[in-house]
Amino acid sequence: MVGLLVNQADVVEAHKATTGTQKTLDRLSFDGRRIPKPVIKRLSLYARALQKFSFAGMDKISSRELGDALGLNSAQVRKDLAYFGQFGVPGLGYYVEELRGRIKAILGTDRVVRLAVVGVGNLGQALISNSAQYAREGFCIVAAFDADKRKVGGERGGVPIYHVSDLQDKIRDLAIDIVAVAVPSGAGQLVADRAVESGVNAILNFVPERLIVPKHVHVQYVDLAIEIESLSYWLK
Amino acid sequence: MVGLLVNQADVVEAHKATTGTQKTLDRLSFDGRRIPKPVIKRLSLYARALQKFSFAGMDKISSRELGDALGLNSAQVRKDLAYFGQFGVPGLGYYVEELRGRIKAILGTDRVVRLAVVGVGNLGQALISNSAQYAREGFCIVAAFDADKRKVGGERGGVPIYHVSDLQDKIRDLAIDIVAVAVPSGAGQLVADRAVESGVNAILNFVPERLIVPKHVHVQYVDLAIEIESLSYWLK
DNA sequence: ACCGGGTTGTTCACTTTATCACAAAGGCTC
DNA sequence: GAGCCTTTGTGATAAAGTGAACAACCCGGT
Repeated sequence: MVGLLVNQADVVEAHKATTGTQKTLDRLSFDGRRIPKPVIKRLSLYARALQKFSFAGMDKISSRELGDALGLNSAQVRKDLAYFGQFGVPGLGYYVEELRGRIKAILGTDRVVRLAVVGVGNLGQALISNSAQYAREGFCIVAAFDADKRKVGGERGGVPIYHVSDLQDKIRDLAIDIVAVAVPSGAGQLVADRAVESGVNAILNFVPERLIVPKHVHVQYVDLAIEIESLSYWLK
Repeated sequence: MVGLLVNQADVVEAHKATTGTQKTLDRLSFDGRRIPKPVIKRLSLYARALQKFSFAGMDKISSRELGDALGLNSAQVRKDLAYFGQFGVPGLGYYVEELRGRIKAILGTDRVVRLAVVGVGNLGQALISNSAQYAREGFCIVAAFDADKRKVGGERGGVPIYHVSDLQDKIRDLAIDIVAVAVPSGAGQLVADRAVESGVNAILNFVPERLIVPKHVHVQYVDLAIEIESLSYWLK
């Protein structure tokens, strides 16, 4: 256990050595301003809400209406948007379609984001089969991987399943942007290492482990057990 | 759409009217102190890490070790624990098994937490089939519900599947603590309303909608599309 | 019994995030 | 085009959360 920790520290140190202190804010900044992470999450919510409003035929919307729909303060909506420019019209609000386009451009979902799912267990399958739904939001699952040879070769919901040993090649060939890790507990770090080596710098991790990755790689953790456990605190 | 919004506001107002301002902090406080939500989430992480350490044969552990294992500052670990009492021994650290027990008691996972899954789609099935894994952490999926009559009657991974029309009865009969909502988009609010009516006050929501619930009900949102979308921001 | 190393519990300072409040600004009506 | 109404963008303010520092404390060895 201690050995493992030392090992992880080594990895981090090694990375520091190769990349320098990395004071560059990569993409954490926009026009020189630093963007708080919560803002990015809300931006996604705005985009989705705007899609609904647009579908409902509204052509403009105020920060108050948008905030109310999401349970947020109107000032927060305005401030979040102000990080990226001035999109609104005083006295009128925001043009729904224009704002939606701007937000999608900021998030990078104006082009298709290419996703790979590693681990075709129940969770992996759930992700794959919801992909049609996600497609509307601008991303696409282009490949799945599993260690079980019996699953390899086929496809699920139009997504081909490869063996994990092909992960690195396919990441490059298929220009994968994001890797979703849904493998059994214990195998997460290995998959992450492979993905990072192949140039992936965004990982969605469903494995209940902390992943050690270079600083430029962003990891989103989704930990269902933790969500349930923390809910139970609020039961009488 | 506007009509919908007004409607939601009505529900909130109606609730306020029936419950008063509800200044009581319910279970947000512990011994009179208010507990920040992030603390609760970390508590779950501590519990899991301690389980591993215990399994590895360690009998005591310092805040630094625990923090390092989770990527957290040692002061934060101590402070989080201090909200609930004094569990440590200066110069020594914390006794692993004792601390784990205390945390589980605080979280309420020292007894079995009873869970229902509504919606036996891919995500619902993923939850159910992982239930053995969750069982170790102290909760148990005791029932599943679906609107599709063809799925009703059978069982998945030892969990019986009922028709959603039985939701309210079963919640009471089976003493459900938490309802996980994994139904198609659009049906989430209805399920939530039914659950709340039957006395459930903790909901795990996978549907990409904001749920309107009375103040005493706690909702955890898990929104996969948002996680992916916000990741895409950090791609070059 | 005393000393020293090591770790807790806690205070304080700092950083980050959210809310308030208002001047500046566009559109609509007359 | 003047006045009114509405809503934005933003500086000031408050709240929440995190990290550093240190006195108090406990254990084990001498």
